[in-house]
Amino acid sequence: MSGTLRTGDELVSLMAALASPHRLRILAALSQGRTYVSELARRLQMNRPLLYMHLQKLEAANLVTGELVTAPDGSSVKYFQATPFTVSLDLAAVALAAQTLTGAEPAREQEK
Amino acid sequence: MSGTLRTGDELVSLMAALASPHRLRILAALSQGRTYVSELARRLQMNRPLLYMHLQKLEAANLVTGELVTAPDGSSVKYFQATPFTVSLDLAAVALAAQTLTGAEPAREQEK
DNA sequence: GCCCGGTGTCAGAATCTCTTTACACCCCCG
DNA sequence: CGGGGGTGTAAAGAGATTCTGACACCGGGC
Repeated sequence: MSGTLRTGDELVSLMAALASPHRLRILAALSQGRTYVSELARRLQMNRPLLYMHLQKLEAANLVTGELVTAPDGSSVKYFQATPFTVSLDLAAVALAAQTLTGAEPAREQEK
Repeated sequence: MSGTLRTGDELVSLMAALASPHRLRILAALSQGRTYVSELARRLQMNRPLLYMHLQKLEAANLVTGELVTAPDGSSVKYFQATPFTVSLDLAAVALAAQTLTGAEPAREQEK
């Protein structure tokens, strides 16, 4: 994931994904190396269902990737790791991205 | 506002402010020049109370600034303009910002 | 006086996000 | 067989945001 321009909707999703203390802390923990869910839950002191929810959002925003590793003995462990990324935003980029927002018409120019 | 590192909480606020289609569209509109509230409401086709709410959030995040201009005849008009800004984020920056989050202890290191 | 265009706020509904509790299933070990 | 450690999800509650409608006030022009 690079700092490339994304569509407005993706920008909103990405911002929403980063707009959470829990998710920031999750990213921080994963930036130190991959970990599996239960371990992470212990480190961050939150129960797994909650962690799952946040991990899903992070994964949806392509900020982390999950990999379910099934050991030869059949036991399975799900590892997560952070995806390196770079975001560069300024007013112009935001204005540009806003044009690609779905759901409503572009709100006409200054016609007057 | 520069791309300087901010505290974790500020980061969350900023991300939250940008995580909204409406607010993105407001910023886009204001990037073309200052406008007053009612005009903006017409352009973006949303009612004023709603617009007010979003403007307040944007102002709280220092993305826009409002100025109530009272004409000599007594009529008042509130102009808003976008604040130029730059955000540069990557995984390391996020991890670093997460350490300055208030509200819970840093979630101890990998002590094992 | 009445209408029109402003600013500003409040109460309530609708909606979404976050959070917890509880459950289902799997595997190995004592 | 009864834990202990995993992965998942469903359901329901709590909380926060978002959105709408109605109101109050001000000034100008017909």
